[in-house]
Amino acid sequence: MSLRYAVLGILSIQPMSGYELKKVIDHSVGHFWTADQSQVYRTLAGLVEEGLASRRTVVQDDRPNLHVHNATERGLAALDEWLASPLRTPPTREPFLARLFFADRMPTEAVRELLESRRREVGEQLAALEAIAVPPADGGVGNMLRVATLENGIAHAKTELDWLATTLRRLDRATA
Amino acid sequence: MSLRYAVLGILSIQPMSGYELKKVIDHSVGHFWTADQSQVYRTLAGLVEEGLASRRTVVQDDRPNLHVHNATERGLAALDEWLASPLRTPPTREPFLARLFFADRMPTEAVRELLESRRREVGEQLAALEAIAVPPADGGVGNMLRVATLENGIAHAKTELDWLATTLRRLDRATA
DNA sequence: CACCATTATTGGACAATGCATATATAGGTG
DNA sequence: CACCTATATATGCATTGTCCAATAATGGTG
Repeated sequence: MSLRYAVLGILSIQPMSGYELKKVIDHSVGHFWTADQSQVYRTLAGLVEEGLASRRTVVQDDRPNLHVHNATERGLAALDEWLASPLRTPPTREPFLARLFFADRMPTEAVRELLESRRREVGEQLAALEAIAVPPADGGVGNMLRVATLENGIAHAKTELDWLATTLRRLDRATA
Repeated sequence: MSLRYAVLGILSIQPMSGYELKKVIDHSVGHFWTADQSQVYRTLAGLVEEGLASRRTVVQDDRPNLHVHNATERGLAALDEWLASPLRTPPTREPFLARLFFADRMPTEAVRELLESRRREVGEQLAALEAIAVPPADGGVGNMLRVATLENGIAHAKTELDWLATTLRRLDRATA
């Protein structure tokens, strides 16, 4: 549901093609929202159909044509409406915790391996987040907020790593 | 996908009806996995169809009949297989961050309200998690792991609250 | 007595997403 | 020349899950 608005939000900053949009999503909002390529195109098609975005074909003779999409007046209005609408957070889904909850059916070594593999995964995520270039602070609210979303991801990754370390320690103690 | 196995996991501990299962899910694994009532029944039906669970009808004359579900041998085997299978974490979806990312389209007061409303929400979540009774430590690995999943939620909630406090402070500074 | 909640299960409609695949062209590599 | 990668868009299909409503019996509240 939020993808529509994330797309609209990006288009409000800069008009672009589906192909380009997919890349921007991966690199700039990818840490809190992702989308499949087909989903990006479908979302764009939906926005155009509802008059929230317009499309303009740019003919390229060396490559397939570009469909550059632009947020319309109504699109921007819809975006603002969404921003002001009450926040309702969907329930958390944590497959890793779901597994851990029943993990004592496995030998302790396997439980340890589960925790270790999670540690590797989160470690990589953290590294990826920290590698994202932080734009120079320009004192603007927009800039600050975008940096904050990044730091949110970093903070949670660190929390997860801390928790993993503690849990691994407890596992050692429980099986000593 | 994990719901199948969460259900199987619960049934492996204790056989129960769909109605009961829904309540157990809400209270014991609800902090990392939730399911709609209809989804619970559909999942049970699917498990029975695949021979991973069996159902036994308990006739009740004062109420509708109960369908008590039990994990079968094959069900337990499937559960163990899932536990040992490689972990692949689905991408994060954070509608709140998606909103915050574009929130500078709104007046500062609205941004502050967005952060405050998130703070209230996470505060309530944290209170709910802390209210869940921690079973007395029995030295077992299973017990320790289940407490750990709870503490995972608590740790992340606290991290979120810290981050919110920092972000609100920055917002004040940026708009002073 | 009307209404509502609780217990208990089931089914239809439908939105969101992902995976696979198709189409078309250009440029680079072995 | 065969193959792969990048550019660029699009469609079909399956899965997962939510919302809504139906069915059915009982017990409590105003």
